[in-house]
This record gives sequence, C-alpha cells and structure tokens, in this order.
Amino acid sequence: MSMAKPAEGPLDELQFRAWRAFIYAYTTVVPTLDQELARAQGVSFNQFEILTLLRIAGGGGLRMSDLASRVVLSPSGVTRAVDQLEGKGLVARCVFEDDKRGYLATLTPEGRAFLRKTTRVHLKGVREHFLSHLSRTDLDHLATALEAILDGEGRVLPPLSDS
Amino acid sequence: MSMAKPAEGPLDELQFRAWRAFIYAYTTVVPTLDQELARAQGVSFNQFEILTLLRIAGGGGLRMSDLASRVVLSPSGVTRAVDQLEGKGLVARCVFEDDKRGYLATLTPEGRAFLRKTTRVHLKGVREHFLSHLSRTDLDHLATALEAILDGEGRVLPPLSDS
DNA sequence: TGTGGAAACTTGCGTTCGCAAGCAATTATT
DNA sequence: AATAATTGCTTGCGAACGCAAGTTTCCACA
Repeated sequence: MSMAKPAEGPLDELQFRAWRAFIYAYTTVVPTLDQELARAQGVSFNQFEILTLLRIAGGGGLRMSDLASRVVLSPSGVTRAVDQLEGKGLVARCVFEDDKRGYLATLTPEGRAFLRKTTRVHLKGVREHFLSHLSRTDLDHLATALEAILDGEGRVLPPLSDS
Repeated sequence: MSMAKPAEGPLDELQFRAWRAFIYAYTTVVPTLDQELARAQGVSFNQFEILTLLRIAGGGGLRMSDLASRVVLSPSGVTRAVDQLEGKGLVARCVFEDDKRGYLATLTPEGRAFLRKTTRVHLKGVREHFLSHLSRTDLDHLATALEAILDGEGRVLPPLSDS
C-alpha cells in the first residue's frame, strides 16, 4: 500500500497564485474599509462587527464570550471593544442574571440608530472595494472555496444575516 | 437613458456569504500561520515575507521603499521589521550609493540559510491550513476572483515566485 | 454543605503597526 | 548657483491586540 505523499517541494504556480492573491486581496480591501469606517464614523471594523452581531441578536443581547467566538477577537479584545462602545453610549453592559460571572451586552437605542446610519456607508464600501470587482459566478466560486477552508479549519460561523 | 442603479439595500445572500467567508477565512488561517512561524522560528509573517522578497531579488537586494510597496506594511513598518532582521543577523542594510537617501537591504548568508530552513515549515502550514481544503478547481476559481479584486483595486503584485 | 477545579471576564504588559513629524539627500526652479 | 519642493527613511506617539495572571462566580463531587 502506498502512502499519500506529504508534498514537500515549493508550491506550483496555481497554488502560489491562489495563496498570494488571498493574502493581498484581504490586506488591500479590509484596511481600506477599516479606515473609511474609522474616519467617517469613529468606529473600527471590529466594533462595527460587534454592533451588527448585537443587532442580529435582538433585544436579548449577547454575552461577551459569544461575541468573542463570533468576532475575530480574543476575550480581552472584546472587553476593550465593548468598553469603548459603552463609552460612546452605543452599547450597554449588564450582568447576566443566569450566570453572574458573565456580562450581557445589548444595543442601546442610540446604538441602533448609529448602526442604521453607519451600515449604509459600510455597505457602500463593501460594494465599491469588493463586490464591484466580482461577477455572480465569482461570488459563488469564492463563497464555495472559502467556506471549504472554514469548514476544514473547524470554524463555526454566526447565523446568516445582512452585514 | 437610465442610470445604473447604485445598489442601496442590504446584501443578498450570495454576496453576504462571499464577503463573510472572505473575512473569516483570512482571520482564521493567517493568524495561525503567523503564530506557527513566530513560535517555531522567531519571525513574524511579515518578516518572513521580507526575507522571501530579498531572496527573490537576489544579490542586489531591495530598497526599503521597494519592500514597502511589495509587502503589506507602511514605510515605518518596514523600518522596524528590517531593524529586527538586522538585529538577528539575517539581513544587512547599507546605503544605496546611487541615491544616498535610500538603504539597500540584502540577505546575509545566515539569512539565506535561515530562510531555507524556515520556508519548509511555512509551506507545511500553508498546505495544512489552506491548500489542503481546496481542489484544483477551487484554487483556480479563487485565484481568478481574488486577482480580479486586486486588479480592480489597482494593487500591483511582486513578480511570481514560490512563497 | 464544603471544597477543589473550571469558567467568564478583566487587567497588566509587551508587541506591532500606522500616522505625523523630522532629517538628510535629491531634484526642480529661477 | 541658490533655494524651494520633493523623496526616502526614521522616530515619537498613540491605538489595537494577544497572552498570562488575577478575581469572581459557578459547578462537581464527596
């Protein structure tokens, strides 16, 4: 019986193109959107993501640990981000009565209004810097391939919704 | 005559899937590789990228500004990264005689040896966390779509070579 | 019921990075 | 040729983040 060979040498051209495009596409697009968001609205990409997750979650809000598992951020990162959002009055943090170790973050009415306004400029950025370059077929291919990676790495994604 | 509509509302499901998978795939895969590299070899992803670019450039080395345009790093980021690599003895920095404002970074023999060794573990990581989840078709689709983004955003990439 | 261990979150610390300002060398202008 | 504007790089500063340690609360088990 023959073992599957571990593949030792350098990448072939197709592998290299895909890998490199993956790195460069992200680092080209995302920092741009991050800056747009920061300059125009005063929140970071991650803070915006947190607000969005809280809106999706509805009135009940979300625990810090839930946020940490959904956003790409360590627990301490979530703490700081929520601190700031709380400071801006966009989020409220209250003890989770069912487990007093935990905190429940919820959107304030101001946060809800802010998110409504900010989502418009963010989506504009996503369309301009990402979607506009891709055909429907590209989108389908992209989603398929990238989801295969996420699947393979065991990453669980938050439930579907508009971002 | 009708204008192309600017697309105002939320993303449709396909757009959302592709966008979200794009964000999460990167933030799942790349920090993992970065840590592997840092823990096992004591260099960051960006530092490794710089070493690789210098190897490709050959004996002549590369100017700081060339590095900055090829790596995803600000000029000051390049300065710090090269400082560290110089401190480890992997890179040498000398004034660029044709324009004494500039500096030329070159791989030292130690850097070349280090890179040879480190590339092996890095490629192993790329295969394990990225390539192994993708078929040849996926790779092709991925490269096509992501390169369309880079193209659309006007990003110029360094010449092709193995990672 | 009491105690050891785990979990949720926060805080201290070190690292990385970008922006803005500064310095030195080059190029343009007159 | 002298000076202004620009370019290449570095440094100061502040923001963001992860890890490890600490605190509070919960839970399993005796």
